[in-house]
Amino acid sequence: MQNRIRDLRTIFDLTQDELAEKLEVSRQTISSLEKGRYNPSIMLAYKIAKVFQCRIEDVFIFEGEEK
Amino acid sequence: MQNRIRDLRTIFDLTQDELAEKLEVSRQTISSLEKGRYNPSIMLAYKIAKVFQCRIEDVFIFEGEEK
DNA sequence: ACTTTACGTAAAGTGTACTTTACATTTACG
DNA sequence: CGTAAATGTAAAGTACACTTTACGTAAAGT
Repeated sequence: MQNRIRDLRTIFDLTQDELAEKLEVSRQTISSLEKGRYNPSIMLAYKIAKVFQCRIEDVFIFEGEEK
Repeated sequence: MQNRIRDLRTIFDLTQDELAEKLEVSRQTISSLEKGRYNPSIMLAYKIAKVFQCRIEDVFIFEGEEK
């Protein structure tokens, strides 16, 4: 699964720290998500989409629907 | 967080077992999701929305954005 | 050079999504 | 009734989302 977090964060001119604070998670969580270390919970995915004013499917790309 | 899984499952005329098989999860997982015991992972949420041919936000209702 | 800002990442711990096994309850049908 | 299909749920285990702490690196400012 891919995501556009880094791009969107740049567009919204936010640092990892600032985004983390808005989402009430740690900076490491943002870094890990951007690096694809793991997938967000559905609640976090929802909050992220909300910050970027779009839908979950606009932030996260399931395309190849890997495993 | 609420969800419309049970309703959608009824509309699509599927048993918990049949839906579980399509999603490649156990029947208990479906039961637990319907009963609100826990939230799905984002991958499972995506697969569920796909089966019901709609968006994640159409199946899962974050409204009160509890915790 | 020194410091600050932004980011990468590793280790150890906690909580929870999901599994398998198993048994109980409900519903409908012969 | 008896039985089968559909569902609820509990216990114990595994995997992973997320945390805190901590340290490293690279860029930019002063």
